[in-house]
Amino acid sequence: MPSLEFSHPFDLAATLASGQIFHWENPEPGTFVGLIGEHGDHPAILHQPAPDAPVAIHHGDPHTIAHYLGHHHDLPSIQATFPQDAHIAAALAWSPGLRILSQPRWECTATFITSSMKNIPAIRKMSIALRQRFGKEIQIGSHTLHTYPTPETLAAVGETALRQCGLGYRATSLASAAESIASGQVDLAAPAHAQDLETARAHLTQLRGVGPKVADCVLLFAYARHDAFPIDVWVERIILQLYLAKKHKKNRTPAKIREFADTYFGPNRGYAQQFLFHHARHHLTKK
DNA sequence: CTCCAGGTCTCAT
DNA sequence: ATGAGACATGGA
Repeated sequence: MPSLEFSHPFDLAATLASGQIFHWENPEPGTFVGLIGEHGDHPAILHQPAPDAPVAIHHGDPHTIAHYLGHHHDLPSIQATFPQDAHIAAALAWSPGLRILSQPRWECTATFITSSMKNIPAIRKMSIALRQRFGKEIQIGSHTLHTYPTPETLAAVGETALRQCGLGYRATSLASAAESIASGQVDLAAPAHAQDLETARAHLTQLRGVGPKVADCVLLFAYARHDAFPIDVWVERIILQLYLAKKHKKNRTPAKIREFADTYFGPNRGYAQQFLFHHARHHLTKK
């Protein structure tokens, strides 16, 4: 059976549970079943008995899997660009092998459009419902998987059908975004060609339901833009409680938080953000 | 039952 | 530029 050796820390379970991806199944300890590849239609069954152990490939193409898992990321070099402070140190110690995935563009865009004002279990539930109702069924061993529905499919089924998957007001946004992609009005290849982050963001925020936060998530998780720094309620808490705690009110505004994030955390700040986010969700109090 | 969730959009200063 | 409300649904 083929396996993937990582020369730097890698923790499959932590990576898949860190709020960047929502569809993977975990039928037994250490085993994960999901769909990957450019269009999210390539099944993979992976087994990692413990963090940093080799990843056994029970099913799937090793090259596609390696790319998806960020196998080529030089984690020590990436982490060396982070600021050295106690909060970063704690986050790195909590899950040293956390990696940023390379997700399918549309799947990532769509799931984060549905993510607003929902907790992670709810995002997963909506995502699974959409897949089961409108995705293509894929049988792999004893597992039945469903691809994330294409823009064409979601545009065709319409908003009402999407509401029945529990999307609420997000159905309007998802239906509109799907239509924009399906019609060719917005091209998800464009952000990949953009030089600067601002241009890449501008391509994505043309879509309904994609604001600055979702755009940064998509750039980070689907376009390997590790300089994109999503600021959600958790990251805002982290920065306000841990970094700007003593600052005057005037320096704790959204604009100041953004400015701090973009200058303090370095060129791989998106990566740093994911370590902080994952750690905070398990340790930080809501204040 | 109440509170809140990996926000965005609109419309008001 | 900055701030207040509305928005639908379900998990905790």
